[in-house]
Amino acid sequence: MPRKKIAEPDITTEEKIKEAARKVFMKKGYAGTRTRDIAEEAGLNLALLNYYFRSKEKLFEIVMMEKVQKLFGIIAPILTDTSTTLEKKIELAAGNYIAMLMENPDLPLFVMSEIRNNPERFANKVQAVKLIQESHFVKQIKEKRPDINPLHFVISLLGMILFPFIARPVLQDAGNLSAKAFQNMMEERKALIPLWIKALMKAR
Amino acid sequence: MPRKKIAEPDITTEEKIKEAARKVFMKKGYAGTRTRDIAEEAGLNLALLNYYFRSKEKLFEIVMMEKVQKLFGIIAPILTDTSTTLEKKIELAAGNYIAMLMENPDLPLFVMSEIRNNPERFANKVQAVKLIQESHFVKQIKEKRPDINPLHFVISLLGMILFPFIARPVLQDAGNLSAKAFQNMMEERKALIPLWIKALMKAR
DNA sequence: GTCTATAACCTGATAGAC
DNA sequence: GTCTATCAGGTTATAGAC
Repeated sequence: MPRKKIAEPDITTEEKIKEAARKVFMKKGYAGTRTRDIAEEAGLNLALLNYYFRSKEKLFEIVMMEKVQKLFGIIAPILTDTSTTLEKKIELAAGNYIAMLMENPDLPLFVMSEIRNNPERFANKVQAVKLIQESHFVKQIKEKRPDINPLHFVISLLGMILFPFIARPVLQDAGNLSAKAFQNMMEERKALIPLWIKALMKAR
Repeated sequence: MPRKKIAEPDITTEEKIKEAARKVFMKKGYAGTRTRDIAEEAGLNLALLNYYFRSKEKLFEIVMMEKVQKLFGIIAPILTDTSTTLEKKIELAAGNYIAMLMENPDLPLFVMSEIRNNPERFANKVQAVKLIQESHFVKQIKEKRPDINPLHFVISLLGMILFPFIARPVLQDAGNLSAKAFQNMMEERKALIPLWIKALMKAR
């Protein structure tokens, strides 16, 4: 009975290309990426990109959809869950989101930049505002603070979580903050952000 | 005695090109911009770009330095001023920064993206962390909260101010938040952010 | 200083051998 | 499926007329 060799990496050519594309697109953006860079990163020939994915554009769309899903997919279920308290949602958002972003620190800036560079492509596709407005999270905020537009709280929460990652190239590469110091700071923020968001929800 | 005609716009060709470059680079980023786009935007011939600026790269560097200066130049003097209180600094930062960014909403994402796409170019040039660490603002925070890394407060303040502008393409173009609603929100935040930052500085 | 024409190079995509 | 070789078109930069 034939079966795969044990210890075989078993990575298909298609997956090799996708993995290389993720890396290069994330680093240089769509416009700054040359298909040759992706082929080289994958250790394969340029012609194979078109064999498997038809065009640079198609390959990018696959990677981009993955990344958008990853960025919003982790926060959406937390905000829409009707069985958790407001406090629990804030703790989960900070904890889970920061943990994921420490593994994918370039994700937020990549997604924001690419949407900025080509908003037509995403018009009416990423319905972030609608998802937020209709979430259980916003309903709970309205009960607690009917005097303030709930978007302020959501944006402040997301800003406290995401902004350090967006500013990381400035802080770390162009500035002089060490990778270790950045990591420590983000670990601390997992506990700090819930404390702070709760504090500002009480502020008058 | 010869003098310039009154009502003459008096915009030099060099300035026309720079103005067009600002617009196109901001919209499409360095890699996504073609020098032809800039020439067309300026209503001039392509050859003039190289006559005045030698290369796309050189022209971009001039625009980029302007933008970096604009983004950090407004906040640096507020944070380093030794004659203002901590509270006053927070109010000035929120008020002045948001007012400037409402006139230049794409500025933060542009600068962050370009530094991300080419960090080598800015290595050890944008000393944001050092400037922050040695500022009077950080000194004042340390007195008030010696138990917390002051960077947490600075990043939270900057995040509350900058993040809405960075997320604007998602909220407005890809999402469904109207331009007017965004503007109103940012006006409200001028007062809300100082209130909130003060609240979280007291949180234990 | 400003233009047209073109050089020199780069990039995405494909043809065709293996 | 994978490779080499190459095409077709686009892009930056420059030469040279005016």
